[in-house]
Amino acid sequence: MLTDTMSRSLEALEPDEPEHLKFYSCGPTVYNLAHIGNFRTFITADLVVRTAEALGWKVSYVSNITDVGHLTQDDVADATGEDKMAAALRAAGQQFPNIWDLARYYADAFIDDWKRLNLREPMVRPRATEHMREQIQAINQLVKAGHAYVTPSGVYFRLSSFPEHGKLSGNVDKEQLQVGVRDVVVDDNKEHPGDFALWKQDDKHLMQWFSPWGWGFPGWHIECSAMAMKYLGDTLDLHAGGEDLVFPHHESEIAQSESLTGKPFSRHWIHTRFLVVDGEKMSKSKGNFFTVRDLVDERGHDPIALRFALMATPYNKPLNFTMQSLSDAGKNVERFRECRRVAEGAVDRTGGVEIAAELDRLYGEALDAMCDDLNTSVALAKALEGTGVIFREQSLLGGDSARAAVRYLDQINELLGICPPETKTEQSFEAELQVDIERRAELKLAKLFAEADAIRLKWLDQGVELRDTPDGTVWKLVKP
RNA sequence: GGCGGCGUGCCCAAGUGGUUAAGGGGAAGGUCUGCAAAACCUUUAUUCAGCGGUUCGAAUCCGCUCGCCGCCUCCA
Repeated sequence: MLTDTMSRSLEALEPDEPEHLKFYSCGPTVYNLAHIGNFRTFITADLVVRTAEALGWKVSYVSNITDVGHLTQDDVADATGEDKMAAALRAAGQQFPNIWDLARYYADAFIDDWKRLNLREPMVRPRATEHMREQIQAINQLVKAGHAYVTPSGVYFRLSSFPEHGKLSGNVDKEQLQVGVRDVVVDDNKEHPGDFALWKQDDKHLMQWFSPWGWGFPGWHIECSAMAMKYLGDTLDLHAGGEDLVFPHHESEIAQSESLTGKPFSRHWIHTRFLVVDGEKMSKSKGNFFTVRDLVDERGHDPIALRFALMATPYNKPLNFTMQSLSDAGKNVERFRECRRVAEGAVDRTGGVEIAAELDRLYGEALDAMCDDLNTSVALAKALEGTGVIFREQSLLGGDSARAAVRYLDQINELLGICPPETKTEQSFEAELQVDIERRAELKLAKLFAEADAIRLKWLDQGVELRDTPDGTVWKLVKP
């Protein structure tokens, strides 16, 4: 069950082919580092995939990268029409020799952040620049069918040829749109001010391709239509994106694709609500604008904690991100880690209490919550309840229950991506640390506690916390 | 002007007609420990922005008021 943007109600997600989800999620434009709001949307897509997989479905997951700069004013090619990628290149002129390098750099950074947030890899991650032929063909067909017209400044989609335009956003009253707050610059070549560009000609544009309409570049909307249909067919089961894409982007994709095929473009639509920071929209001028790098590399937060914080509120409600919510999430993620240590430490024991049934029940409830319109709040609560069960019985866990606990954590991680197994990387200081741990144990036996505490403090200063447990002293890395 | 959302404890937040209003964080007390840390136990909303209405029964439905927020042709 998902909230469908088209009908504005909760609908069962029914793939055309049973148990095979064809899913397209709109990716970022790579003129800059993606921020945490972008990633909230991509996490939503990730959770759709994970939930479908948990139900045993096959998922054909496509998420694009927009690496073509588009005009700031989509429908006009005048002096103000410098696109964002060109502007970014100008701002970072020394860093990148040309716009292609800039796009490649930010696309790589994006994929890097994507992995750190434990997001599933799509089946294909198509790039707009690598699908020029498909886009030109689509435009050509639209022109031939009379849905688009050629002008000296480019090719426009003829809105009047697609009366259903506006069915997704509810922006059906074209007159009301005209009194919108933002100035819409009118190109005299357009038949109707709402017609949108499929192909633009502009000598100043830094990326140019040859087409039947001369040198130019594609409009913003056509890439998604062309790439989605190439990889997933004429009708998708689900199309996702941020709430700002409802209009005009997805509205235009529908117009293009359905004019082309005469078939519904997507059976379902979901849109992730915006993230706000401290109750306000993120913006660079307010100083509340965060990228993954800002929080993880500079402030030392755990990327998994960031993921947790970004999914704490269901996708269909605005998420209020705060530093407090991030550190709350960090505590929870740490709890999962600790829980895994406890469970893994008990797998060799014999006997013990039975908790597998209760964990199975909780996992089932978490999955149910995800099936109920991706209710991540409830799913996370159920996941956390499971750690309570494991911790409560930790001293009585037998091997069977411990293995059930590990399996539970693995299942929760598959579904929610919040408790990945620790990747044990050998630390350079481990030999030295081991010596100190043994020395400290001797000191403790001799009741020389001041010296023992000094060792613990010494390591804490270096970001290593020592903890005494019934099974001996363990250590973990902490924020310095 | 058009379209849409939200207001639940100190903070985040679930719950959309019916047993005790999930869960997390924080705070307080306790257990364990040489001390820490972690974990565990207990406590922390007779009340859901306000006012009226419908109902045997409302945080949940309806109306009004107040407050906050998003989109409306660059934006996840």
